[in-house]
Order: sequence, then C-alpha cells, then structure tokens
Amino acid sequence: MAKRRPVANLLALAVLTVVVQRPMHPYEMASVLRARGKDQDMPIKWGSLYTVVRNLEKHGLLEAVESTRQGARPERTVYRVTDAGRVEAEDWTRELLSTPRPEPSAFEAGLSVMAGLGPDEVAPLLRQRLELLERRIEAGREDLARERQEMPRLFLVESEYALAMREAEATWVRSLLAELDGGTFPGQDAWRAYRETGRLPADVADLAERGSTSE
Amino acid sequence: MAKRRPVANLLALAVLTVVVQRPMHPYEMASVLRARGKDQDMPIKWGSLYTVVRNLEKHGLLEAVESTRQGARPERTVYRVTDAGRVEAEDWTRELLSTPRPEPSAFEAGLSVMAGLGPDEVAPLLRQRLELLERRIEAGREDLARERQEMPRLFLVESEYALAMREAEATWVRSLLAELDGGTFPGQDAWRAYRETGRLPADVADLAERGSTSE
DNA sequence: TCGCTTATATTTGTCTGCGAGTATACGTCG
DNA sequence: CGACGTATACTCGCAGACAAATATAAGCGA
Repeated sequence: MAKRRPVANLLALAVLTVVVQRPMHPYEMASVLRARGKDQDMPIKWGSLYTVVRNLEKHGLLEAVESTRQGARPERTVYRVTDAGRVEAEDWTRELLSTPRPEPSAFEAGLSVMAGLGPDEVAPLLRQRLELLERRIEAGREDLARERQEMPRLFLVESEYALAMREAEATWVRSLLAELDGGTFPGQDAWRAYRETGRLPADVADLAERGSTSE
Repeated sequence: MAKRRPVANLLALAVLTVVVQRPMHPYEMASVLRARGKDQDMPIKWGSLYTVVRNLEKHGLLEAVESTRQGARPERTVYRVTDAGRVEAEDWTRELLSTPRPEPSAFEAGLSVMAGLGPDEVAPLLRQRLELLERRIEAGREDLARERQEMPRLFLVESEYALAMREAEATWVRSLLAELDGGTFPGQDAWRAYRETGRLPADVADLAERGSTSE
C-alpha cells in the first residue's frame, strides 16, 4: 500500500483545505479554522501548527509566497498550496472517507480494565458517564439546530455524525447499566467476590496466566 | 481538576493492570497483553513499552525487584507495582469509565473536509467504507461468539462496545448514503455545481470568508 | 494618555512515541 | 548437524507534538 502520509497530523489536512481557498499565513489559517468551529473537535495546538506548516513546506505541499513585515511586528510568512498539496488533500480525504480504521478509544481501554474495580463501583461510574453524555448530547442538538439556520447541511455532517455516535454510546451504556443494576450481568457475583476476597474462580485464574513465560 | 496523569500513554494503564497480578519483566508484560488479545485494539509498540515502564518507575508507580541474567542473554529487569501504582491504576480506570471526553476521529475529519470532493465522488467512497465496515462487523461478531465460549463476559465488554459502535457507524453511513443516492441531500446540486465550476453560491462564499484577518 | 487586557504572530525547548536495529537462544527440517 | 527461521529481550536515536515563552499592536476605560 502507499507509503504513510508525508505529514501525518490531521491538523495538516485542515491546514491544506483552508489554504486551498486562498494563500494565508499560519496564524490566519488558525483563525479561519476557529471561525468555522473546527476547533470544537480539534482544539488548535499552536506548537503543532507551525511544525506542521513547516513540514508541509518541506514536503512540497505548501510553498512560501512572501514574507511581509508590518512595522516592528514579527515577520509573517504567507503560504500557498502547491499542486501536490491539492492532490494530497483530496487523496487523503478519499482515504479517510473510504477506509475505516480501528481507533482505540479511551473508554474502551477503561472497559478493558474495568474488572479491577468491583461491579458495585462500576455502576455509579457508568451512571455518571451517562449523565454527562446526555448533557452533551442535548447541547450538541441545540448547537446543531442553531447552526442549521445559517450554515448549509454540507458543513454540518461531521457534527451530525459526532452526535449520532454519542447517542449510540449512551444507548450502549444504558443497556450495560441495566444489566448491572438488575443483577443480570453473567458472573456478577464471582466478580464481586473477586473484588472482595481477591480470589478468582479456578477457570478464570487459568486464563489470567495465559501468555506468561514458562520458567 | 486533578493534574495530568504522570504517564499519559494508555499503554501504561495496561502495563499497570497486568503487573498488579504478579511482578514481571517488560517483555513478559507485552506477552501477557498479547495473549489476552489486548493488542487487537492497541498494537504493542516496543519502543513505547520500555519508555513507559521507565517512566512508571521514575514516578514511583513501579519498582525494580531484581535483575536476573540467564546465560549471555540481555539482562532482564523484573518490576513490581507499588501502592501508588495500584492507586493510580484504579483512579485512572475510574476516570476513563466516568468521564466522556471528545475524541476526534479520523472519519469525522474526513467528513469535515468532504465538501472538497463532489457528491458523486463521495457516495462511492462511503459505499466502500460501508462494505468494509460490514465485513468487520461480521468478523467481530464471530470472534465474540468464539470467545464467549472460553472467556467470561466480564472480559469481553470492551469488544462488545467496539462492535456496537461500529454498527452505529454503519447505520449512520447507510442513512447518509441513502440521502445522497436519492438526491434528497439538501444543497446537493449547489455542491455538485461548486465542484464542477469552482464557484460557490454567494451566501456560502461569505461564510467561507469568516475569520479572515481584515487587511 | 496611562495602564490594562485582548488579539496578533511566532519561536523555543522539552518530552515522548515509536520505528528500526541488535543480539542471543531455540526449534526444526531436510 | 548445519542452516534458517522465529521467539526472546532490549537499546538507540530522531522526528514530531505541544506547552509555554516571547514580543508587539490595538482597543478601551478612567
């Protein structure tokens, strides 16, 4: 398969797509991004911005156009996208849309080590998550409703997607919580006993040993 | 809120939770993790492993127990978790479970720059994504069914979650695709026209300018 | 007009993630 | 039994991410 993107940071894609419209200096790119609300999902890291722009230039995807100086202000370098940059942006977009790749989420990591806490502790934690999630969903819905008034749908799909994913997560958490609260989660008692006594059922203990180096 | 985790990499949490069960040397931690299938979601980066372990030690969450050498093999340092390490692992787990945080996905990034391609190009790309997604869901379902035979549910929740999320994504993509295919996506014609002629409707052009520095 | 905050614009320095390399032991197949 | 692959076990070194520092200009209230 093709070699990795010359500049892997997703901020680079955002930069490319704004600079396609008109040459800009880095700070302006950030402003435009911010004005479009892209910083909601992707807060702008100033350190990264300049690194990314420099790397894009190094790889020939951007080129410096001029370097103006107004008064004693720091020099501003204005960049323009190159043909290669335009190609890269489109190709990258295609890949992002067409190819799902497993993205490990922090919550997944949490679930995978959840056994270390007891079921009676996990339930309230999930309840809290659910509450926060619901609040966020509500806020997302309102934002979306507001933005729909002044922005074509085309520029809102990513928010719609994010909202849908949060809703799906909430649904999933609710169902797990129902099992926990109803005591219908299989092995819940063994789990609680493990947490309280520190002892695992024999068959599970075997599993936990798998992969250890034989001595 | 509390200061950032002393070792932020999620691999550190995985390391802590395996080493809680029994002291180990780094390579063994990786083996155990691999045997438990944690490397599916989180492929093990060897460079990171040793860095992470060293950092955990530096912050007093792990401590070296012994340093044995067998024959001419490289020295193996065995680490044990400290009390602070145990506390950190539990606290971190609690946070991951209880607190949702916005995690920008690559697909979301793709959607947010989708406008740069035309609708007639986007649809096939999404169709491809959907197909891959469906294949993966099928595979995930089978894996899960197999693992349920030999592993208690408790250690499979994270896979169930991942599967549910992929299903939700598939559903969402399907519905967007239906709009695109049916021609019912609002503004679809303007979008196509933009792609073909390079000209935006006046009101949208205004929006695209927002955030630019006034000259 | 003095001093305050906020916006403009970039550089620096650190820390860490991780790809790639190194070196030995073990198994096995012809 | 020797050659070749694979598992064991770590080390090195740099590119890249980002926090924080830096420096000036502009708006604004008192």
